Amino acid sequence: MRSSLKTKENIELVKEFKEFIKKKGLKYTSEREEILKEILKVKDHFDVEELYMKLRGKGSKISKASVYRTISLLIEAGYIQEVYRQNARSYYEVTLDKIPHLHFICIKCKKVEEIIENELIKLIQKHSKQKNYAPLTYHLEIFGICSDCIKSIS
Amino acid sequence: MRSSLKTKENIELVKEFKEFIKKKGLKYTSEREEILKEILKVKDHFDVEELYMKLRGKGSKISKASVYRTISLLIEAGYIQEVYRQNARSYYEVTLDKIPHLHFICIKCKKVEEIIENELIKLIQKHSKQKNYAPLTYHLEIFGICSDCIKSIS
DNA sequence: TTTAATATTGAAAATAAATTTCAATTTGAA
DNA sequence: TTCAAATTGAAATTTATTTTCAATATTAAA
Ligand SMILES: [Mn+2]
Ligand SMILES: [Mn+2]
Ligand SMILES: [Zn+2]
Ligand SMILES: [Zn+2]
Repeated sequence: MRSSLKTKENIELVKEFKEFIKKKGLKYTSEREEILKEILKVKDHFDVEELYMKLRGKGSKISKASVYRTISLLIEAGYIQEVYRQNARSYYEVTLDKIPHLHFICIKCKKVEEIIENELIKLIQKHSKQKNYAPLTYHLEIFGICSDCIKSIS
Repeated sequence: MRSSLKTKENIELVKEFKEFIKKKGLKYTSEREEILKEILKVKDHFDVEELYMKLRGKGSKISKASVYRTISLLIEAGYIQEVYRQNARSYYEVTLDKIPHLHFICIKCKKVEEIIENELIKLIQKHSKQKNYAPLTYHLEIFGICSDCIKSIS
């Protein structure tokens, strides 16, 4: 898992991605760079369609196939993670320096809230160590009804 | 979340499912009963294909569409849950009286291990309460490399 | 038990996200 | 510059799941 990249400038992250690509014997293309830069602008969760439409809105000619292909590379490089699914669609999030992905998902309004809970994270890590797992990442999804939706029900 | 149904006989669970169906104004069919009975035999995780093939192996003529339809009802009734996905396919598990679904998933061999960790479960519940969530269920997935795969790498 | 309204079924078609194919283009080491 | 190899966009394909629909089964009422 990547860590402490919060303060890194995007320009440096782009350079690192180029190195990652080169190290794999692949070719560094303008499409790959453009997609990474666009992803680094996204604050929260995104899906392929959203990202693709943002690129198109800027006049980019990048294909959806390339978006899918670059997302795979960015996951491998540790820049993003698939964090949940909704309506048969994958959602991603930039994971640079962020603590792992704990989400509360409302089954009524489909809202997804981040959970920040260090105690939970420590316990997960402790458990993994005990069981001899080498954890790379982990997801916790709590499904339920959010406080807004509880109000509108009662 | 259902609880303490561990000791219930299958025959009683089947009766409860019939009541659930009736209460919804639906019709109780032999297909629905047959699918529930087959699911109650499964010890671990299963997917639709697996379940469908088991039924076919017994000479059943139930269609895959009905398997999908009944699974939706059983989720709604609280008998099963979708516990994870692999290769774009949903996996389910009987959830009667079981503690929530915490899984370690090996990214090399794709093995899925159950995690039994009461401390974790308590902490998740405590957090939900604090945040005013009404949790219905939750999933924790730790992705990493299992102890077997670590050996074969080094 | 018969009736009739309505839900359910199996089979086939549809859906849609993700992946693959392939010819044209781009990249980058020599 | 050269050129083998990787990448691209567009279209085709894949595949789990959902939907459609005519035939059939269920169930409550007559
Ligand atoms: Mn998140
Ligand atoms: Mn499980
Ligand atoms: Zn809500
Ligand atoms: Zn493994």
